[in-house]
Amino acid sequence: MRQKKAISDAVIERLPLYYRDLLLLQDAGIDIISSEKLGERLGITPEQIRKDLTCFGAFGKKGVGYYVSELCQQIVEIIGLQQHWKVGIAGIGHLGWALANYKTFGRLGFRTTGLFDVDHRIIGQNVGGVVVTPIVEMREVIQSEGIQIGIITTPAAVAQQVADQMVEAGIKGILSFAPLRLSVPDHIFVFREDLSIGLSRISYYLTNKPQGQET
Amino acid sequence: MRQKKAISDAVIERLPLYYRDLLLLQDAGIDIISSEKLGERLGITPEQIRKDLTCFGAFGKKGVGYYVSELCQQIVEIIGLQQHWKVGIAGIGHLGWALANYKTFGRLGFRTTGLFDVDHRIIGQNVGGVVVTPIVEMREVIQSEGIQIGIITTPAAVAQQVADQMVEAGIKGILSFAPLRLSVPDHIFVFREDLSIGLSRISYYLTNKPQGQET
DNA sequence: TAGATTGTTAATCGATTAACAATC
DNA sequence: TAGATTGTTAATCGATTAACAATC
Repeated sequence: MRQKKAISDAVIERLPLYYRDLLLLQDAGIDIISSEKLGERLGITPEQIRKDLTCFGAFGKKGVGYYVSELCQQIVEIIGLQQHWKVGIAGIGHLGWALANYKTFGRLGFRTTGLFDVDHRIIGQNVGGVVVTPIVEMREVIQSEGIQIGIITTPAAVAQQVADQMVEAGIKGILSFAPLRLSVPDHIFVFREDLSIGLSRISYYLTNKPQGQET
Repeated sequence: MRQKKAISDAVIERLPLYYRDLLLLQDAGIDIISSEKLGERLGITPEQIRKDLTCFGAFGKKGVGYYVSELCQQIVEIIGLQQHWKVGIAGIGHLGWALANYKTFGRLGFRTTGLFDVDHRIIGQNVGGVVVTPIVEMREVIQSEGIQIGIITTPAAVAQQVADQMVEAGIKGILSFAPLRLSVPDHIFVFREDLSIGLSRISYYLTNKPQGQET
């Protein structure tokens, strides 16, 4: 799976879509799928799918299609999901709570093993099988649990501080829902998930385009 | 503000980022900002910012920069936020609850005026100032309130059904958090917000790149 | 074999970056 | 005026689409 050129972000974002749909196909007992059919299901052109996959190797059979379970396994390895990343969530408001119970995370192999908050009404509660820990003990839990990925759902005002603490505790990647740019050392991956962009896009298209459709 | 060519989605996604930062600048009492400085704050190149803005007009002053409040107002009109869209949320689990209380939505001018669920333990509760209505009354509320945008945070299994009902009630745009492709008539805008893609990307980069950084 | 579908190469399209003239 | 910064045009870069030979 050694690729020469850097893979574009657009490709990386489509891989989980392929993977999730392949899981559904597997559940439905379908063994083989063509790029044509898969594309129909996902609203992606078959050419795009084939191009994406060949970034990593040749997983299909000409004249046949792709073996679902085999392709699944390949994508798991490409994304790196076989190792069941451990995840910690800081800020157990409703959003953090929702994420702690988000089934799709589990299905992708992510294990939430640390929940952190400052609110004493929340600390000690069992959320999706994990007890909420005071955020002052976050470092300790991250290290003892071996948590590698942190999710930040705290208020924006404290997000940077929480990120600093995560980095100090040895977290390697951060997914932040705080609407601001976090500064972290170069070797840490930070992705921001911005819940308000979707609504803004809808506003734009409703305002400016006579009509249209997108997925 | 009539533009000749279709504006790319990439531009549309950056506009809300500009807007939010301009609001912060305004709060801080800063009157003028250059593309250089704004770019620094957002991690976007100044050329990119200027290029994006000139899709819609010439809002800056050469040799000076952009007047913050003026540019704010222009972007509001470009995105179409001046009209204070009314939003309804179907599925008041923790995610729906979180969105109903999400401050940034309000700051962007979105007004949540309808909350819908099937669970009798949730129906009747006051969430962020709005009382949760039985989803069977959704159509009625959407029409009486004049709700134009729907957010779907229900389980995936019922998302399509909810979308159908929203469309039937006259909703124009839908933001869906359900991890599946919704089918709707051509004149309805649907955007999917996929919470698990961020984690998958982090997994990919942690697995495949020696080190790196992204915002 | 004949039909189907991949993987790959080439062509197109679009977005970002660079450069600079215009002008405040 | 001199310095700064925009808006615009040109150059580059990258991603998607199209076409088709390879082959199951």
